[in-house]
Amino acid sequence: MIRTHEAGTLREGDAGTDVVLAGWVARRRDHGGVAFLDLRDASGVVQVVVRENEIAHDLRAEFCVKVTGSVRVRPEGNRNPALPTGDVEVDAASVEVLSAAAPLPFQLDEALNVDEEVRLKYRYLDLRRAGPAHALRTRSRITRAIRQVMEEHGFLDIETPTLTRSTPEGARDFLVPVRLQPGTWYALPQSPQLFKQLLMVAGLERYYQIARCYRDEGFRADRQPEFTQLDVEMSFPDEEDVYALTEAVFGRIWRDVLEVELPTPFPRMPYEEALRRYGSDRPDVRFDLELVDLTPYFADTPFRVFQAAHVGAVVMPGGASQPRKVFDAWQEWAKQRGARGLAYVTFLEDGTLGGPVAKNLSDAERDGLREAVGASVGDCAFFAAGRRTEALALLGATRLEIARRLELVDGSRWEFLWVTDFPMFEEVVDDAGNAVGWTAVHHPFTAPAVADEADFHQRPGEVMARAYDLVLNGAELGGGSIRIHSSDVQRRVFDVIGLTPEQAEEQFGFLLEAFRYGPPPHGGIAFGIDRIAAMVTGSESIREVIAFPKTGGGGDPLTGAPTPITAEQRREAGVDAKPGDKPVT
RNA sequence: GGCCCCGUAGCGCAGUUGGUUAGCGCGCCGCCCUGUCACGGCGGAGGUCGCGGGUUCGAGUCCCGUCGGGGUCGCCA
Repeated sequence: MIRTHEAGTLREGDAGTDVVLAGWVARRRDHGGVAFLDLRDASGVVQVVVRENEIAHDLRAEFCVKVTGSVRVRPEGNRNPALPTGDVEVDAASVEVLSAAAPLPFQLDEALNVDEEVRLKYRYLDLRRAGPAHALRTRSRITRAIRQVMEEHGFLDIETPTLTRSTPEGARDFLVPVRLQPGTWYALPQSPQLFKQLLMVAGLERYYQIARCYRDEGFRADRQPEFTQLDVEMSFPDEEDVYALTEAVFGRIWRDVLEVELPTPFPRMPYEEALRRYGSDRPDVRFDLELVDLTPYFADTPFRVFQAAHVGAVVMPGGASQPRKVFDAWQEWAKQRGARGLAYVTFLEDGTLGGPVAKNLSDAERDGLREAVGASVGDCAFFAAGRRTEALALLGATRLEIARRLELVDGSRWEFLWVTDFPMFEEVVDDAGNAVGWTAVHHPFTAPAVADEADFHQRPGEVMARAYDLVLNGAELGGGSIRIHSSDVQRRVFDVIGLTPEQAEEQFGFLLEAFRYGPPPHGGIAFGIDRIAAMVTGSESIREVIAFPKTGGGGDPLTGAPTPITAEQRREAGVDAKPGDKPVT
């Protein structure tokens, strides 16, 4: 072991002691015959003074060096705010180059903005910077806190396969050809969902895993093709058990990593209420601006646009003073979201209404409108009309955009929220807008509410599921449910969503078979670790908390993955093979 | 798959209604400076303007296509 001291831990009390440091030259400056090196290791930075120039003359930024010297209090003078190690420096007796560094592709100064693709191509250099490195250290502290709580609660860390069976439900699978069985393919798991349920059948009772999951869908700031989730399942639980465990986990993370005591239990809100008040199933409750339902108000309106299944509004405080140009930009914003537009009314100082919509309303509607939407003079109201879910979704997005523009969000707040009482099924609508069947809102193993168990299949549109999502500051951190353990209930769920017994057997036969042998009541939850880490570190993208993330195209600029494979590899892997072909040996 | 934005030296950027040899900062290389810490001074190297095509006397600039990146909608049971 070369290193006997850590640069970042040296303090004034260490003055006079001899030290050996190993690390990187973060920066070099020369003045006359003296070279000043900022030496960085994982613990921090300390300045090393090299008085004999010949032992330093070849050193450049990011050389890996071993320094022998003695600690001394720095003389009076300026202080470098980049050196947080206290007022000490190391007076070097010798400097040994352990390895040289080529000129860097980008400077590692924290202050400089470097294009993300360049940073990812040289991610090993990017991670030498304090900020990116800190994100990964924080992530490690998060998973440590998670494991501590799970172990304390008696959960077993059990790994499940990552070469598994493709099921056509859900997201697209990443597929892996199988050489020894030509024409057959593994799928990478979208989640360990079915395996964790089998572990409950196995009587393990309490399972958790920090599991890698894979989904071949479009990527975003908060979506990568592979991501990590905390996957949890337990036997004989009810919702309260899941909530309590979750609150223990997040309480520990926030306490250990952020030194914040989260109030528990977390508040709860039924899905229907979230939709009605915030236009979202993951409401950001750090600010108000609640939606207003004006459907009854406009029941007899002469304005054709408002003759709709649902009319709602959201108020923008002070919004009346926005110039016409800005209102036009709002229209564009709404159109980009697939809406036809965004109707608005301004409430002017003289008590009249402004905006192109106002003149389409009846006198009575105009007179009472400001009160009906809860606006003040000088505000404006945005309206959406149409199918209820679409109108509420547009208003919910408008609400967030208003808050963003008016900077209404208090970034220091942590507003956890359980969203509960999700509907069990939702209608599948074809392109023409016709209902053509039902699909499971959560997944088809989610149990219906106890009161609905007997007859849910006769009224699928009204039934609640025993599902729950955890929301933080308007972002979904995870979700789960109490599962079905009755083959009769399961059969009726499949029937509602139009899965024939043959199809169910084909896709999930192994699970249904297992459920013939005394499955316990069970349930669980899963959380996106990447998103949690991004929230805790204040990162804009989950890429910041992943060591080697991929770009939006699914590529890795560092390794160049994915790459074409050779004709020989194609042949061996059996990419083009048919079932029954002989394997390539 | 749709829409929006970006692509000029190693990095970050400027580049006017199309017009001489494409600039600036940082970094890099050389020399100078005995306590620097955004050190400073002098000198220097470094560019297929993402790629392809078109318009034009002339394209970094305008047009078409394409590739790459970012954001977003669809999608993500």
